Amino acid sequence: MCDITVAKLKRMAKAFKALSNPNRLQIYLEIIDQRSKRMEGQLEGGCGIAECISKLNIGAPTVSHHVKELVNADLISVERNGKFMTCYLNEPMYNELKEFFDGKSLFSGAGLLSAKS
Amino acid sequence: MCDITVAKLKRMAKAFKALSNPNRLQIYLEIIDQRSKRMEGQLEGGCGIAECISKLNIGAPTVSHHVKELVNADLISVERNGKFMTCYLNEPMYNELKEFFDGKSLFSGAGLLSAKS
DNA sequence: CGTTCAATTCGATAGATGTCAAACTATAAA
DNA sequence: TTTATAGTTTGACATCTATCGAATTGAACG
Repeated sequence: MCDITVAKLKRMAKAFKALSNPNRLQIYLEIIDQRSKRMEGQLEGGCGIAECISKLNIGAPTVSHHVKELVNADLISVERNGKFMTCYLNEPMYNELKEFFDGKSLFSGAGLLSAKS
Repeated sequence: MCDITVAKLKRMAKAFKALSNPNRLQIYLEIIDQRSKRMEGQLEGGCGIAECISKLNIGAPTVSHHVKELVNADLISVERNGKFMTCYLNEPMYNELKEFFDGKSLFSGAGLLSAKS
């Protein structure tokens, strides 16, 4: 009846949790921002973690923790480039978030609450 | 440079936090679903809390708590109708969420991380 | 090699979260 | 007015979270 699966529900909840901390949301948005610039040829490479550390009012261990959370929620991926770590947007998950509230596919049938475990 | 304000960042983070619990997300989606049906004339009224309580595997106090969280994040509003409580979608916030990942307005300028406090 | 800079891991801690049972309030109905 | 139903409040508890400082690993460079 309803086309959201429990798996998707949990995946989305996990993504939202990862974005529920202002600092983490900011890191995520920064990564998206850098990607946009890269696509416009204004920049090469991904978003550096060092940059996040220097721009946010939190310590390196905390940034590291937040980045791990974003990776764990499949929102981004991280790659080492020599001394630096570089963050990349996970495009499929970004699209899933983008489409989550578009409604068309989500809310077409009977009640959602029957979708158990 | 960048057009996301710190206020909006916090508002969004708060909304995401409210949606970060699977049970709460399910309640929210149910409210959206009921609204859709109502708009199609298949149903009158909003979404009842009793319905959520009976369909989710959690107790009434917990549902009450979750509903309060959704209200607190401006995602829904609640109204008493006689013996029953009825939940209504907060349309502006829904639209804000919908548009948050559309990118156009969000990611047009310099880095986001300069947006402090 | 030893130093330096980038980032992670560890250990700790204050505070938040999800849940429940028990007690309570509010409304409707008998 | 008593009873039943809907929902909230309170208090408790185990777990999770965000953050930090200190110690650690990894890579580049003298």
